[in-house]
Amino acid sequence: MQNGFEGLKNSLTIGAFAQAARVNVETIRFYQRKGLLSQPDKPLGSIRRYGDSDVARVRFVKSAQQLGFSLDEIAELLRLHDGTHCAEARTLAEHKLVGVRQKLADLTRIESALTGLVEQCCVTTGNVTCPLISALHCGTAA
Amino acid sequence: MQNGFEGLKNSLTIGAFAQAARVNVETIRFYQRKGLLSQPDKPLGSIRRYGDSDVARVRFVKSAQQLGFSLDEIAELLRLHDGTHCAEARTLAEHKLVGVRQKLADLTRIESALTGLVEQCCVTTGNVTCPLISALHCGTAA
DNA sequence: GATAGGTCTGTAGTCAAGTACGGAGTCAAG
DNA sequence: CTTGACTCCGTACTTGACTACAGACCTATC
Repeated sequence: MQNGFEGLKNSLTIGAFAQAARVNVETIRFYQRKGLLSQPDKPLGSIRRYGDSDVARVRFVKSAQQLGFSLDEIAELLRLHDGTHCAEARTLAEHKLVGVRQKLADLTRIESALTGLVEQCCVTTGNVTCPLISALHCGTAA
Repeated sequence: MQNGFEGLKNSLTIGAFAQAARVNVETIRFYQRKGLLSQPDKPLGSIRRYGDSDVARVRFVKSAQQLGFSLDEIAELLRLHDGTHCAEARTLAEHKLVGVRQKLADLTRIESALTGLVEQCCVTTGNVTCPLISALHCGTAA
């Protein structure tokens, strides 16, 4: 619909694709079943090929997972990106943004708590309010 | 060893504790089995009681999970906090800090990508480099 | 043209993180 | 001193996210 030159770029077999994305082949198939990744239609009784954008998509999934997003949430993010319905996407993005900012705040608190721990490690003795635990206290109400 | 007044504070039964920490009772027991939470010894053939610090600990676990830490990693963080071995803790904290900062960077990129999406939603047409996916691109090499 | 190695499809197994449940014990109220 | 709600302990089930495998099919190489 949009790129007639895909034959040139989509040159990876599923094995090479998986390797490039640093995941298992089975993971690719799993993501396809989950709808996170579409199955390119295979050229007439042959083998499917994949391209760089597929690799990027998988890497996005893995990175987002590291940040605590579930596959379902990531699917939403990707649907956003695939931009089917604009108004809906916008609402969704705004919604996600709230969660992301919450995470940012929590992580920032953890970061300074850890920094604090590293710095004043061994200095304090039997303090009741640990910086690490109190770091997440504010994010706790909700 | 450190606080003779705990009887006053550790007043929660496991049910009340779970409610306060907004988790299932079974989750508490599960965390105890995993060593994330210690079982207070029960006063002579009776029932165990829990206090505010236990609640804080569980909330910390849940919040850290939201940020993509596994229970094993959280156990490490908590061991840090419990401060058994100082030099070791410091090293561990420094190590964690690297991961946390990586996450912060990734999240920040996602945040601005989402903000961008919300703002210029509908404006772009068929752009190849989606801000959302490219947001995590840099965090990808490792 | 056979054979080794990768693909395809479906189904089954694994691991982390819970969640549920059965049966015995405890406790507070009536 | 019994009844109902809760605790304790162990074991079993569930869910999310893979991971492995069986058996049939392509395909490049000798």
